[in-house]
Amino acid sequence: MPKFVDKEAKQLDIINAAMKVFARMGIVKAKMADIAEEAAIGKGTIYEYFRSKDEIFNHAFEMFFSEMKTVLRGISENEDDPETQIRQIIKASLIDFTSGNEEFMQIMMDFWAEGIRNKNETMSGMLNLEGIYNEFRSAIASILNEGIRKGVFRPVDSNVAASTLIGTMDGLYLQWIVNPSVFNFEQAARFLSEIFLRGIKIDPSQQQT
Amino acid sequence: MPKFVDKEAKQLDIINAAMKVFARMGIVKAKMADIAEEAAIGKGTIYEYFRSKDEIFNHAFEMFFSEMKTVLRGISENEDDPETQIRQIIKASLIDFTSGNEEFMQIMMDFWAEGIRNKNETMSGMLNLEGIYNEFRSAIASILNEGIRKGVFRPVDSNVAASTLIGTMDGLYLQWIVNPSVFNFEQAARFLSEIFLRGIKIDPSQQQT
DNA sequence: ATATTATGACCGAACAGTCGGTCAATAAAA
DNA sequence: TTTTATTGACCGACTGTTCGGTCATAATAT
Repeated sequence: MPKFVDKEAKQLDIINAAMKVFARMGIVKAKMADIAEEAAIGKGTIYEYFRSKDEIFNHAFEMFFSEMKTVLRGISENEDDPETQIRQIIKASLIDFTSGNEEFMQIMMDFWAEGIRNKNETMSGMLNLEGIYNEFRSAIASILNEGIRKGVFRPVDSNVAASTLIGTMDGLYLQWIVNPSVFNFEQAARFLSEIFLRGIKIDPSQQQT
Repeated sequence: MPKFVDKEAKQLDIINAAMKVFARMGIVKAKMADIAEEAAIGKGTIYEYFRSKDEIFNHAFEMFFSEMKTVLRGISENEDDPETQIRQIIKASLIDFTSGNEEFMQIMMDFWAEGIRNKNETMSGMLNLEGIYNEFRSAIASILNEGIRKGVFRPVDSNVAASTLIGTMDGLYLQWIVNPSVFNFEQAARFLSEIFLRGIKIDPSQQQT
C-alpha cells in the first residue's frame, strides 16, 4: 500500500460499491457492512472516507444525476433544430443512458422516494430533486419555445409540455423496471418521440412556409 | 367497549392510520409505535389484527390499487367510443382519483419502490405490481385495438402505446409529487389527452369515410 | 335489580435482533 | 521507529414482536 492513498479514487470505489448494494436491496435496507463487503474493505475504513451513510447517499445521488445533466447540456449546445433536439433528448435519456446501466435503474426509484421524502428536511442542503427537475424542465421548455418561435411547434404551454415529456420519460423507466420482460424500451422511446412530436408539431396541411 | 368489536372495521382503521404514517415518513421508516399512536391504540393491539408490519403493508397496497381497478373497469364497460374512453381513463386516473387524496399520493412512490424491490421475493404471493400493470395495460390496449379496428386510430402497436400512456400518467404523478408548486395537474392531464390522441388518431386530412 | 363470573379487547414493558458508528489494536509504509 | 491506513469486535440506540396482566362489558346466577 502506498503511504498516500488516492482519496478521491477510493471514494469513488466506495460509492460504486454502495450503488450496487443500493440497487440490490434498497437504500434504507442497505447496511454499511454490505457496502464494505462489496468494496472489499473493512467497515471502519468507510468512515475514513465518509462521515455517514447519508453522506454516501448524497454523493451517489449527485453523481447519478450529474452525468445526465451533462448529456442534456451537450445536446442543447451542439444542435440547433428543435425537433432534432427533442429526439436526441429522448434518445439520450431513454436509450443511451440506460443501456449498460440496467442494474442501476432500480436505484432511481429509491432516489426518487428518498428525495421526495426528504424534500422538506434540512439534509445539509444536498439532495435537491426539485432543483434538478426545474433545470430539466426549463432546458426542455426553452427548446420548445424556440420551436414555437420558429413556427415548427404549435403554441403550446411550453412548461406544461416539458413537464409532460419529463414525466413520460420517468414513467417509462417505471414501466421498464416493473415489467422488463414485456416492455421494449427502444420501441417505447421511438413511439414516444413520434407521438410527442406529432402532438406538438404544426399540422403539415396547415403549415405556412 | 363492546364485547365483540367489528374486526374488519378496526382493521380498516389501522390500515388508514398506517397509510397516513406511510405518507408522512415512508414505509420502511414507519414504526409500529407510530401507527399505533396514529390509530390511537396500543402497540400490542395492532398484533390482534395483523400478524406483522408486512401484512399491514400488503393490505394497504391491495386497498390502494383495487379502487383504481374498479374505476377503470367501469369506464371500459359503460362507454363505447374509444377516444372518449381514453379521455375518461386519463381524467379518472389523473384528476378524479387524485383530488382529495393528495397526501396519499406520496405513498404510491413507496408502493412502487417496495413493489419493485420485492418483485422477486416470495412475500406470500401478495404484492403483485407486475400483475396490476399487466391488467391496466391489456385494458388500455384493447381500447386502442378497438379504435384501430374502427379506423379512428392509426395502426400503432397497441401494447407499446398502452405502456407509454400508463408510463406517462405515472410520470405525471411523479412530477406533481416532486414539484407541486409549479405543476398544474389538471393542465397537464388535459395536455396529455390532447397530445396523445392527436398522436395516435388518424390524420383528418387522410381519413377515409 | 344486583352480584358474580367469563371473555376477549387492549396494553406497554420486556425481549431479541439489527445496524450505524467508534476505537483500540494491527499492519504496512516510510 | 514513527506515521499512516485498515480493521472488525464492540457498543448502544432503535424497533418489530411477544406476552402476562388489566379492564370493560356481556352473560349468568341470585
